[in-house]
Amino acid sequence: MLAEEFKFIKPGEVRTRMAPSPTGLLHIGGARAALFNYLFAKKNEGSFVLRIEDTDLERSLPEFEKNILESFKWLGIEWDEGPDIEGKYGPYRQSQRTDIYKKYIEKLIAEDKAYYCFCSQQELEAQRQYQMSQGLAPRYSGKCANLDKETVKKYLAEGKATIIRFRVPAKKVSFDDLIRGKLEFDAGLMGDIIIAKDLKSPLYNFAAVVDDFEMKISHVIRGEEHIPNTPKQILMQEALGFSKPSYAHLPLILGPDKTKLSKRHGATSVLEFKKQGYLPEAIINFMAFLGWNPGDEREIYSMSSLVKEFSLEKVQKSGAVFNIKKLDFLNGFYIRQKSIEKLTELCLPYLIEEGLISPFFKEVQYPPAYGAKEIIQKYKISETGEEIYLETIQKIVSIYQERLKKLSEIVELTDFFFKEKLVYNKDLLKWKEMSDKEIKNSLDRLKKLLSKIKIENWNKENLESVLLPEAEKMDPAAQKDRGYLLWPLRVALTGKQASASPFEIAEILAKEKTLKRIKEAKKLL
RNA sequence: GGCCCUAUCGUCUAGUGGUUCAGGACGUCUGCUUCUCAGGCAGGAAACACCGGUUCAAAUCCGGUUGGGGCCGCCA
Repeated sequence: MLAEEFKFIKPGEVRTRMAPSPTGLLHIGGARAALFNYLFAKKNEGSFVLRIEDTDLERSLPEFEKNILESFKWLGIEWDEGPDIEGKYGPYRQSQRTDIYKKYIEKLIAEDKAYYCFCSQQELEAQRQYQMSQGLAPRYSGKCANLDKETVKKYLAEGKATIIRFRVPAKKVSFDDLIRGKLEFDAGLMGDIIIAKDLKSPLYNFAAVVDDFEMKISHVIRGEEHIPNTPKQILMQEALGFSKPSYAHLPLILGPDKTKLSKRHGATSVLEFKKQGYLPEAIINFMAFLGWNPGDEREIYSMSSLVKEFSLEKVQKSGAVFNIKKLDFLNGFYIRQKSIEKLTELCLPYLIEEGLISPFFKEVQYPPAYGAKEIIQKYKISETGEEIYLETIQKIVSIYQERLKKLSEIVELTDFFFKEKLVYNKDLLKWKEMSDKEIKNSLDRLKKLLSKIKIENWNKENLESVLLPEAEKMDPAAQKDRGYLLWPLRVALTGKQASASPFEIAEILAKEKTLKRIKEAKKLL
């Protein structure tokens, strides 16, 4: 049956939309809904529209819209029509479309399909409480449903507070959800719903119906939390004589406690993920697999391969728990795929932000070649004032590439390269049961061996060929355990119990600093 | 409480009546590589919620139970 639905989709006809409300930062749930809309539109060679639902003037803020747009751009979810890209269907902010809504509200009132309601909010709230306590479905009593025209006119003239309600017919409403199949509702249980505060202030359910029609949206793909809204919207479409879009309700993204993911779970905004060092590729890949999969065992997908393979038929019906561990894995995977140049470029801001290094602006070539992205070649190490070249930073990043799960981790992993003095406990230098004397002996041995290596031969390979055979001899138990020499070396150079290879580190640190750190280590004993 | 959605390893999932004592991924555990960590490689543990029914045959179809979730705003 689902396949039937797709037969009628001709390329170019599909139009999906994302309709965020700028009342908060864009979170993962909204981003996933946008992604699925985008994927479905692109898969079918259609258009993806971005509409800003700012009918709630009180809560809508320009900075939130900015955050939402920025988030989509960063993720690579591009819209064909939207707030800053004009299309055929008028402004894309609901606050700029009030004339359109007004026309339809007046039409509904003229046809007596909507009416003015003068009940106070307190009155309504009391009613709701009472109905809930009686185990009834809370719904409007219909008190103002049949007010005679004269009374309405009089109240309106008096300026009595009012809102506009849609007359919900008592009938069964059903629709075919592209993911869930046939869904049926009894509208008789709903009560007349409020569609606008006044002629110029429509509410969500109504504005969305009008816009989806006016903007020729063919498929409404949204979260499962909208299922109860759908029959209401269908009833309004019928009253307005609109054609109906197809609907697909996506499974919810859940927190670890299996309830809808929200701020309560510390749900981070999309841009917060960026700040923490997640890659957009990882987030996209991860979000796509929250409720969707290609049906086989492939799990690594780029945006373009998702576009090729996406289908609503493969979308899951039940909610999916947001598993950060899997995101971390994917992020590490994509970090390992990066070229070292690109990865360094991505890590640099974290090092700078932390104050470890700062760019040498005067060294920058200016103006940069046309079209070339300006990359600063020279940096200054904050603590020592030394110069460090991009090339060296790339080496540092390269030896930590496979250890990085998030870009931000570059700081804690490599800070020792940029520190004047390392702070660590002397016990850290101890391999197995080594005594202070033995550690000192190892350090002396290192000093002697390394001093003999000429600066021009100071590279990883040479260091290994000199140190490795010696390291095996240092094991008092003659088990060729290299740790007796190499562990104190690594700790002396890094001050950490986990790091990259000491040979690679020594190469980057260069002879002078390497020997200096060994000397510093000896002072601790 | 009412209406609605939903149910395979801890998590994301494959599976559309038989070739499945259920496959993959993350996580976890073991081993190898090794000075540590990471990575890589090899391997292990780990699931069809329950009860009925249909059928020669059910994770797969039907009914019920139970569990989980969503919605019940002059928010979206």
